Amino acid sequence: MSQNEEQSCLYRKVSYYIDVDDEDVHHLEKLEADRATYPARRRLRRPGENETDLLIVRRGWLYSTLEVEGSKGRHVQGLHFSGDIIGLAEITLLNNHSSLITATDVELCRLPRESLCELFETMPRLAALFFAFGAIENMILTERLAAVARLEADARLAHLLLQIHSRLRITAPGGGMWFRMPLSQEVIGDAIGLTQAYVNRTFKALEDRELIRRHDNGIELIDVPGLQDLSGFSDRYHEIDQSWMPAKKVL
Amino acid sequence: MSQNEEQSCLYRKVSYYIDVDDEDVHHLEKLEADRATYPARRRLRRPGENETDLLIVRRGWLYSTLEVEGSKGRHVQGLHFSGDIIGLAEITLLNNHSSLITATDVELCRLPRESLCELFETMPRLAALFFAFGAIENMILTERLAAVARLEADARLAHLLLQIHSRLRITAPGGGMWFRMPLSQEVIGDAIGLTQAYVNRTFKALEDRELIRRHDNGIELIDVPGLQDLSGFSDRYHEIDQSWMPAKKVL
DNA sequence: CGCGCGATTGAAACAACTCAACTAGAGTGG
DNA sequence: CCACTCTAGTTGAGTTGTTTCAATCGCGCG
Repeated sequence: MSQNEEQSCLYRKVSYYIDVDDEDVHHLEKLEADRATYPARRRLRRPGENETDLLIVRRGWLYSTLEVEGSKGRHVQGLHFSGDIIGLAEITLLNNHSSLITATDVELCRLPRESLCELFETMPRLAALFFAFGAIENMILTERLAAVARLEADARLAHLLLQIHSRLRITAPGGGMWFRMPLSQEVIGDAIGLTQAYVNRTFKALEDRELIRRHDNGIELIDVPGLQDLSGFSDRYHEIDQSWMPAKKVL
Repeated sequence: MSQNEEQSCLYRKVSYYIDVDDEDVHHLEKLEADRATYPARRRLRRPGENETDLLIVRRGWLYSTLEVEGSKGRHVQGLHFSGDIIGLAEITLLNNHSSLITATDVELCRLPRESLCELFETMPRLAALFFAFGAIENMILTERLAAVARLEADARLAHLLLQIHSRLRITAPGGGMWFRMPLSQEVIGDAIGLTQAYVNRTFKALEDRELIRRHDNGIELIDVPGLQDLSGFSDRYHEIDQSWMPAKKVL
């Protein structure tokens, strides 16, 4: 534990998963040194830019989009909350190919690529954890892909809501069944492959069935078992196997 | 270079991306030590099992599936070819939750989790490369998600075919426009979110438009620009940025 | 030869889309 | 404090892409 607990959301996330000692805490704080805030509804990155440093979300929501040529519109490929690391998937690219957009006011920490190099060379345990974060992102994508490919609209939306709720609880544990939802129906549709109009109808259908309720710019999950039953969602981000990770240094 | 080049497909893949020296080659060969072959159409892993070691594909095709509850059927979440590393995404799980099925006869190398630990502790450069492989897998998923969420059947299928062709060329460079396709239409449908019957119609439609041709149990890409135009696919797996990776040791 | 699996094709049903009009609410300026 | 604007959400009617279900075909294999 450290008195800086509430200052570092990466710490909150890391400590959610593994035991951290004071030395780790020290490293984590260094990684979150370069901070900045941005207002809502700003495009922070565009395709083709050379901005490929990692970003750690301290506060707020962002989403990244991919323009889909050969058809109308775009696709929302990822949602990013407090504690998330943005850019792991694009680390192999010279230029990023997606856009990054703030949904709310956000606070971000820039993590230069060189820091990642340092991580691998001198902190294998934390490097392995970053590797694990990449793997978790992968699982999230895999689940969304299965949901979009195989579920109907109501189940897809239910899946998304459960996934968001589950992910939010990692850095804000103990919260209730309500969460703020700063994404427009259009953005939600772009994330799960529906049109805005149909997202609306589907929200209404879930409300009519008393599975969720919408109020105060957010979503309240009323019947979680019902939503799970509908969507087949089960929570897999809440525990990770550390057996393969380099051990903590023995004193 | 090494005289073992043709013996190690992980080497082929790694050397496709980064410069490897003799020491690296030595390590890679050790990783591929534990080999085994399996016949086609075998389920090698099931959900809930404790088989979570990494597998490196030396030869053949496999695919992994996720049972989608709350609805009919399953989803094919990934295709695995020669040179691929299976299991990176599930490294954080105590039990795997997907099935792994051979599409053809395959030859695999088992890579125990402990080796991964060793990789992080003593070979940061290779560890970073494994990290990069995870990131590439992530990009592949992201693209498939965008395709499934936003494209129509013909474009989705075109996207899948281009993606497969592009990935196959990494370990089998210089090949032509034809490749063997050992997946049934049902499996293809499960991968891109279509029914078997509609996959068939869509294949026919692509053939009628002279974009592809089907023969000899495989696919020939006739009009690649046309397919790219239709699907918006562009190849992003063929170059990786190494600037953030630990440097080779200086002699 | 006959079995069985996968591919092909047809017809009817339906989920989701398109397009368009309308409403609600939040913010702005006079 | 009201009128104006703008964005996001709501709703309806008609259309279409995809599914469903079923029947048929083709082919490799025992």
